[in-house]
Amino acid sequence: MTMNLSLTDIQQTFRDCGLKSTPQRTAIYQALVHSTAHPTAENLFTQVSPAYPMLSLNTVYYTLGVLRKAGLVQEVNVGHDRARFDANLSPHHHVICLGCHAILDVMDPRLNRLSSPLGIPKDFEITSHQVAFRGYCGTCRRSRSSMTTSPSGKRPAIQ
Amino acid sequence: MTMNLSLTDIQQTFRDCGLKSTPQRTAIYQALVHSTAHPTAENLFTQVSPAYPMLSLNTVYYTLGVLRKAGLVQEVNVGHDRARFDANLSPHHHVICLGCHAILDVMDPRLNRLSSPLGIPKDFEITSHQVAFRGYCGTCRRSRSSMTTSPSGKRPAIQ
DNA sequence: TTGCTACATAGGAATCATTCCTAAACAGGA
DNA sequence: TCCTGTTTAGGAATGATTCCTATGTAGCAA
Ligand SMILES: [Mn+2]
Ligand SMILES: [Mn+2]
Ligand SMILES: [Zn+2]
Ligand SMILES: [Zn+2]
Repeated sequence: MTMNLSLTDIQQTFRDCGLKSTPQRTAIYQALVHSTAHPTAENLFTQVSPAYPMLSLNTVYYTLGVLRKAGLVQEVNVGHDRARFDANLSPHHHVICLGCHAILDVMDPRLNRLSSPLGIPKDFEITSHQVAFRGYCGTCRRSRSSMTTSPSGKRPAIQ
Repeated sequence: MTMNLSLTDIQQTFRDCGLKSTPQRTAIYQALVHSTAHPTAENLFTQVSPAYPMLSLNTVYYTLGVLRKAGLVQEVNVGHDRARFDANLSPHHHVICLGCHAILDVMDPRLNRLSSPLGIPKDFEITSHQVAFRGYCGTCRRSRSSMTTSPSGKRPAIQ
């Protein structure tokens, strides 16, 4: 989330990347830029839909693909379930709640400079790294401590 | 991969965990223990099938679920595509090839003691962390450097 | 050793996120 | 304004994983 990015800023960004500026694309990217929740495609669809009732989930996927190829969006590779998206491009890390699958940003510059890993093949070229901290958020921690015989765990909504 | 674990060792492990010891379960776990490739369910199915022609992929999934609940196996949460499994329970990290999706272990103890992250809610309880290094393995690096107009990228097989 | 029972297996169907396909709409440049 | 390649919407297809269920069997107790 690069602070409040106005509609015209976004359109300029698209122009800079050689991307056509359509209302749907703009709305989807704007929703993502203004979120820190690392929403899923469907989250974005749900959020943008009211303003564009004809919007297709398909378009959300297509748009995210385009934005990813343009380098404006990254997939947060955490869990193998549904994809989570992030418009925060600065190098950063994540804390993941094992209960509700919330993902929080960790902007800790100390983590950006880890020693390169020992014991991997010499010809392996590392281009980036990311630290994933896992645990339980306050909400999930409280629900677990009560019901010891947890039915299946509460899930505070994403986004 | 905890060094060569014999069949009887595995059966003992199952007994210790209160798990029934069936031929399929034993074969699946043994295949996983002896692999460092972080195979998928289907990889394990393919590997174990010849010895158990009646084996169902379903059973592989069920078995991995049981082993996971017993704490004998972890899912390597890297990418949101298909699940990768790991019987290496000691704290360690991974290098992931963006070309062929190979996953290598990084047993670097320096990475096991990272400073706890700044700027997250006080009531968030971190239970573990893992570093994911990304890049390109030698094979993939060579294939990319040649075909600049890469058709879609070669994929050296997993496992 | 035998029988019981809860757990395991196999196979098929169901689910669900994501991708593919295609016709119609449209942004942006000529 | 017109053209063309991109984008969109909707529907179908894909593919990993889960669900359902009948049958099989490991482990325990008699
Ligand atoms: Mn982030
Ligand atoms: Mn590993
Ligand atoms: Zn939580
Ligand atoms: Zn590779």
